[in-house]
Amino acid sequence: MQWSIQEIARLTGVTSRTLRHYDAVGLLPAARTTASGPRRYDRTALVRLQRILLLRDLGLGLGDIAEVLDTDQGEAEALRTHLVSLRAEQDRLARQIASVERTVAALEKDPDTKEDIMAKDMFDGFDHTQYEQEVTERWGRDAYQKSDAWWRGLGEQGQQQWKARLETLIKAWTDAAEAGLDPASDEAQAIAARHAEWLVAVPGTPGHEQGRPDRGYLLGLADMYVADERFAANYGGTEGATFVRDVLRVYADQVY
Amino acid sequence: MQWSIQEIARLTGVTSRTLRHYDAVGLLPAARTTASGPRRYDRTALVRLQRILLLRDLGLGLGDIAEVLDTDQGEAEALRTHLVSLRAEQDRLARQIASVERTVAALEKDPDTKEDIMAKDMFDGFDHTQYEQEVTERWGRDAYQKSDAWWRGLGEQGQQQWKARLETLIKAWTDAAEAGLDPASDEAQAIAARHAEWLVAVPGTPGHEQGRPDRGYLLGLADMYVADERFAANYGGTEGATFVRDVLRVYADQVY
DNA sequence: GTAGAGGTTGACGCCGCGTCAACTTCAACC
DNA sequence: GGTTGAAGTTGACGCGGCGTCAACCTCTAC
Repeated sequence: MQWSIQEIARLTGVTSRTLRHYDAVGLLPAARTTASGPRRYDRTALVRLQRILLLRDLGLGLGDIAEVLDTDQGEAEALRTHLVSLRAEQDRLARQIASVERTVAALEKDPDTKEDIMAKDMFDGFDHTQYEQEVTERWGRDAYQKSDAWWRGLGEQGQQQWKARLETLIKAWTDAAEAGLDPASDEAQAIAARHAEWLVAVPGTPGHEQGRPDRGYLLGLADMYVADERFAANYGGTEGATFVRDVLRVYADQVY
Repeated sequence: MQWSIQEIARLTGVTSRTLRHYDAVGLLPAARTTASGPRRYDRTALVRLQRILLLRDLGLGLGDIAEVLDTDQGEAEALRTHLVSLRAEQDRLARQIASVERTVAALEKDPDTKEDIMAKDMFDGFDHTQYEQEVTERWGRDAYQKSDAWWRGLGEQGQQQWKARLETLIKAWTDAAEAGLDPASDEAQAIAARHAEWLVAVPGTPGHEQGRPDRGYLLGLADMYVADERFAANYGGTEGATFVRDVLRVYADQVY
């Protein structure tokens, strides 16, 4: 008993193109009568195809399916391995959805609150300020999660205090810049130290566990203060931000 | 203030390749000094890049990002639309995971129970037996869900009864085949009618709502009884299954 | 002069096919 | 004999978002 490619297609619900593809990649070779004639499928092929489709519907890739079918490895084992990546993907999706929801909610509130400055400075910094590629791998996406959870946990009062601390810092920076302090001076370096402390207090900050900010993170953030005008605006424009950056660079050279 | 491609890469954590890609597709054009010289980026570009990366991390495609940035449409609106597809994907994943778990559990039990015959006949049939492409779209993946829920809802006793009904049917088929009945005879057609009833009683079966199986589904299943030896084994091998198929074909011609 | 760092364009690869395109073969009908 | 149509074939592009060579140019430092 043999069937043409169309008959197999109708029997199983896949397209003939798919069957040719499976033939081309060797997943389901067709038994041809001649070298380049029409493909013919027998019962063995049909059974194999049904196992293929079952595993495909479960989300396995064609390569994995071939491995399961050709080596005599346990099907259940492969599926359990597959489950792990499915669950990982599920977690990733859940986090992403939560993130999108937060963003939508934030967009619908007034976008010019003090809180927003903070968010720009801290949270966006986590996401996109990265000085070295190697560093990229160390502080993953969960940094945002941690810091966000911490922030909510602070409560109204704690958040107010935090904002006040930020404003004090900013005032110190702008005053120092206007006074024309030497970036290497003790006064300027003191502000840098306070700034580093302020940053590292947040869980999720690269270096939080070590008690001082990651060097690459700090330098990248310093550059970003100058480069991004939204950050720069917080520190008295480009000039002020440049001063902050220079001080932080000296600080980093001395401390690390 | 301008930056080279590497500087931007370090500042934002993306690779230079990515920046060239964004330039190539027009998402983030670089301001070049000459036609084919090194790319230079200014503050405007940096800010745009950061918005791009934010939206990218939220899962938007580059095309959607370009649309959001270039047309003056609301960002929140785009994100809400995006949320819909994210949630759909989440549901799909959840179903798939449940399906894999069921399969793993089934594989770890004894694979040669009566229940398995049923599963092969009914559930796999829903998944992969399709006679016409148009039919494919009508009975989606939820058929399995429905029938599975129904099966569990039957309880021990109900499942026993169901299996008994199946065995009675199978015996009728094999007896008729051995007796050499004419497929068009009343006796054979009566078995076909009982078979159709038996099938359609399951919620999720194509045609369940109409009270009789979908014609394409029935014909496809009949073909599968012959084509797939695991099915054929239930009906007394290829010969028996061929008889069943022929009877069902006549039945389909007469009833529909 | 040469090495090295950083830039350029161009092209392939991944995954699972959908979707033309261009062609052949075979049976059926006039 | 010619025509038409159904069903088959191979070959190639496209999608999404880049990673990863490859081959080449340019500038600076020793």
